[in-house]
Amino acid sequence: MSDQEPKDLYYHDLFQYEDHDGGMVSINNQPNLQGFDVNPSYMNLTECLKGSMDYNSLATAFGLSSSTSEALFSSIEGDQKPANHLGYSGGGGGGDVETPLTPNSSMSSSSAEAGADEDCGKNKKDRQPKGSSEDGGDSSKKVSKLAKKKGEKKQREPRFAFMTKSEVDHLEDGYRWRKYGQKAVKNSPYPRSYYRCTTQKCGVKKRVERSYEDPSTVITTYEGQHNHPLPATLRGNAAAALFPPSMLNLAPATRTFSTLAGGGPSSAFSQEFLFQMPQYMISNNANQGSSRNPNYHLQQYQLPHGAADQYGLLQDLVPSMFLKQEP
DNA sequence: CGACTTTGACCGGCGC
DNA sequence: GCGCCGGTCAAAGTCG
Repeated sequence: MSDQEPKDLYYHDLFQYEDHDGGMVSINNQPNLQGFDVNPSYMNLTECLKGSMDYNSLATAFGLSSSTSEALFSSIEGDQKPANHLGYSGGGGGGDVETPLTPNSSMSSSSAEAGADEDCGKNKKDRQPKGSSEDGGDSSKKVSKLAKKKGEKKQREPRFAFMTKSEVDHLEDGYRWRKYGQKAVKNSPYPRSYYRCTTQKCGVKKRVERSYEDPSTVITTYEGQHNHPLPATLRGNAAAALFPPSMLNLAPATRTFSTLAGGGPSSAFSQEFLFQMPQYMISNNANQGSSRNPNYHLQQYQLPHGAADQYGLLQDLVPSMFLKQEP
């Protein structure tokens, strides 16, 4: 393995965004973005993750000047298709998507778009089943949904996706999920699985699929925001759950997150930004599983005070920041 | 027996 | 209008 020593990773080392072809591009390669002032302030990032932010503020947190970030975001803005929000563009296009800065253990995330309230239009609405007769109480639900969809153009929940090198498809993240569907992915031999948070009233969904280009990479896309804490039974493991063991076992080289935030319903990506989690976030959690990987230099990373708490619930935090979208 | 997975059918959006 | 495709439903099956 070509693991370089885990270096001091600053956000600017790993900023990436999806170009219009769906390929990941490192900001470092962007002439106009080079040299922007980076402020590796964990607090700023944390604050951002906590939800009170917009893209500019996020960018600010990363040390990007607002003008710079605007340039970045707008440059990303494009007419991509929702289906390609991960940059895999199902059919190649994207090329080296992610192209991790480090070959192993890369985890990049991208979240995207806006679209339909909770089923991109696929309102199960009155999906009166063939043998139906089950309207009864259900119908009310359906009706309300119909009514809901009627006027407005359903909005898609914010998404947050990331790629993970893992052999397991369904990565443990601390929450309990129920699989409700699986579909073959076009241009990919690997199916995509659909999960829903089992907690009542929590409409968070997640999709899991394997990259056809790099079968060792699992793409997990979260949609929505948990409105509840981690399940009690898993709580103790919350921190570790933040990143699945499989993920944690990877060499702590590069873990890049990218998020694509939704803007308009049909304009897949209106905005997006990518960032990298501070190395310590992952490495700290990984201690237990690190034994498997000799390259794990976890101990080098010290968690800033309170960082564990702050990041313990990444999933709670990250999605929230996308809720603060332009009105 | 409840919780979860599997799987084929169905639905709506979208491009042609 | 038609067909493709992503996403969801729900019955049946599996598991603990």
